[in-house]
Amino acid sequence: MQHSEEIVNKKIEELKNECKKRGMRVTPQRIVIYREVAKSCVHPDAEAVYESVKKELPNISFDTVYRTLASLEDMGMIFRVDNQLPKARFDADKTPHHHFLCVNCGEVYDIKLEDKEDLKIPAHAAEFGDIKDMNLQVRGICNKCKTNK
Amino acid sequence: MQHSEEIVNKKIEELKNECKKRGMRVTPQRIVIYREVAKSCVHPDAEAVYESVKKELPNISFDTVYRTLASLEDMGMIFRVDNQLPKARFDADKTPHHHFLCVNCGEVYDIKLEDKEDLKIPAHAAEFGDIKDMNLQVRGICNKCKTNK
DNA sequence: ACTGTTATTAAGAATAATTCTTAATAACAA
DNA sequence: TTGTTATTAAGAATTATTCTTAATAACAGT
Repeated sequence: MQHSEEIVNKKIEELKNECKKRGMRVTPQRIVIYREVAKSCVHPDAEAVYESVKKELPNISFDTVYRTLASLEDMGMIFRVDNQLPKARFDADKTPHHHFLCVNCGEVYDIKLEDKEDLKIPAHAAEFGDIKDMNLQVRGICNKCKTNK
Repeated sequence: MQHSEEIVNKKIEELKNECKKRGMRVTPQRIVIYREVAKSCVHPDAEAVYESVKKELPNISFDTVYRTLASLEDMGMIFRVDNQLPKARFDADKTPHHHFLCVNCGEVYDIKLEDKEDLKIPAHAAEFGDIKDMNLQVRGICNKCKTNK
């Protein structure tokens, strides 16, 4: 399943504004790469983004995908999902939520929060420096992997 | 600062027991590598472990460090710290705690929890599968990096 | 203690993910 | 339309990690 085109288009407008604000050029590569991450629900890795983007921009290079994902991250338009795997995975959802990581297949699922479940910053966290963000990782075996064993 | 020798020795006994229980051999490499992680407070990466271990076992190979860290992780004796960096970092502390990750220098700090601060599993988390563990990452700029700018 | 079995190791080659280098291209300001 | 310069494609290079192979050593059984 993918996020609706309406929501994705709104996010692309936001990207364009953010680019202009920062003096960055609005290139088709940037738009298409961001759209891939924004519309996907599976927190794709660089390779998955590359494969999808290639359908629209067949000459895209792997380097452009990596470079663009890094710059989108710098802009705060996407986030890297903390995982313990060699491949980085990306998420364009800025609203507070957590992740369920399957230790077997590496799949990442979004955990929606109940109203009262927003995380409190641990009392001792601020002792170490200025906090930028915070997120909770739940690790386990996903339902798909459970049945496939 | 490092963990006290007394605590570390206790952990090494636990490692030996765990090895025997699993039919794994108690080799000097395994002990020394585990001791490095157990006594360190900085969540060392494989390279840091390798450099320290080499002082005691000059012929140790990089591969042995990687292989041993992976097997210690399988045994549940150490954990990989989730980070967004290419180098994996390890932690031998099994008590519940969180991490402050500096996005600038990559340093990892332990966040001790107040008594009432234990994490609740998010209501929707279990929908995705069987939960193994859970941890909170706080990201920001550490004090050291703040002053060095 | 000795011996055989087999897990573990060292060494270095191989791999996988990512980043760098360079010259060409294209966004966009003027 | 043009010039400036950020961005790109291509492919080489790098970095962290894993694999392959033959040698070594832990330890169970004698």
